[in-house]
Amino acid sequence: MLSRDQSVITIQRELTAFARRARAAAARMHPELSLVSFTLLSHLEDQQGCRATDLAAYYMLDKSTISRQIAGLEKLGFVERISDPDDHRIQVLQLTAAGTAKLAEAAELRRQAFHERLADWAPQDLDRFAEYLLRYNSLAESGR
Amino acid sequence: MLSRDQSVITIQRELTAFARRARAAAARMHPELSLVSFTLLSHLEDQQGCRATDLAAYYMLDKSTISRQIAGLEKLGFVERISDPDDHRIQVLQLTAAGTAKLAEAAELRRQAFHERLADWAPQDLDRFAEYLLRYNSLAESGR
DNA sequence: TCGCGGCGTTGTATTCTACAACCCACCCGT
DNA sequence: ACGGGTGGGTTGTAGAATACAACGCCGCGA
Repeated sequence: MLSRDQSVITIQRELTAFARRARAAAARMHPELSLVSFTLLSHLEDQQGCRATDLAAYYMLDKSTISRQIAGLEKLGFVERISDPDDHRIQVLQLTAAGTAKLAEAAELRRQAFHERLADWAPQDLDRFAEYLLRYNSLAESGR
Repeated sequence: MLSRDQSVITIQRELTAFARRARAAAARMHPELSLVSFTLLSHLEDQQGCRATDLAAYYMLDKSTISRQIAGLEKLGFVERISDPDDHRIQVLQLTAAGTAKLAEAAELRRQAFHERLADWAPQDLDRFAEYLLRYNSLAESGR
C-alpha cells in the first residue's frame, strides 16, 4: 500500500490531469455546449432553476461571466428568465424544453464515453469510485 | 450498492464538477502559475524533459498553444530549451532550477489543500481512491 | 425619504485557445 | 543527390472565456 502522503499526491496529480483535459474533451464530444455551458445547464436542471448569483458562487465565476454565458444560452433558446414578481431585482433562470433536450443529448454522449472507459471495471469498484468522488466533492463544497 | 449505470453517472457528474472548479481554484492557490502552466511543469518534471508535441498530445492542446505557453514559461525562467544534437527539429524542454523551485512551491500549496480535504479519510480509502484515479486516467490516455 | 446593499449588465483588457499558413530539418525513394 | 513527404515548431488571426470595475435598478431599513 502507498503511504498516506503518496496517496494524496497521486490523487492530486490525477485529478488535476483529468481537469486539464476535461475542457477539450467536452469540446470534442459536444461542440455546441462548452464545459461551462453544460455544467450551468446541469445545475439549473438539478436545482429546478436558480439565480445567476447562485451559479457564480457555486462555480467560482464572476457574475459578469455568468451574465454573458446565460445571455448566450438564452439566445440559443436553452434558458429562460423569469422575473420574480415579489422582488424585481431577481431573475429566476430556468431550462426551456429545448434546453432540457439539449442537455439530455450532451449528457448521453458523456455518459456513453464514460461507460466505454469504465467498461471493464468491476461493479464494486465503480461503486466505490463513485462514493469516493462524492465524498471528496462534498468536502470541497462546504469548505473553502 | 448503486447500479452500474448510477455509478457511472455519478462518476461523470462528480469528475465534471471537479474539473469545472479546478481552474479557479488553481488561480486562487497560486496566481503566478495557471492550471495549465502548473500541469506543464509537472509533466516536465515527471518525464525529465520532453518535446512540445508530447505535451500537446498528452493534454489535448494545440501545438500553437503549447508553443506560446512554453514561451511564457521560458521568459519567466522556469523552462529551458535544449536542441537535440541528432535532430535539429527537436527541442527538449527541461525545467530550470527556478522552475523546479516554483513548481515545488505550487505543488506544496496544492498538496496542503488536498491533505486538508482528505484529512479524515482512512489510509485504505485514500489508497483505493488513488488507484482508481490512476486506472481511470490511464484508460483515458491510451484510448481516444 | 434617503442611502445602503444586493442583483444584474455593460465596458474594457487580458488570457487561452484553435485553426491555418508557414519555415526548417530530416527521411526516403527514385 | 534531389524532390516530395513528414514531423516539429512558430506566427498570424480570430474567437471565446474570464476578471475587474463602473454603472443602473430595485428593495429595505433607519
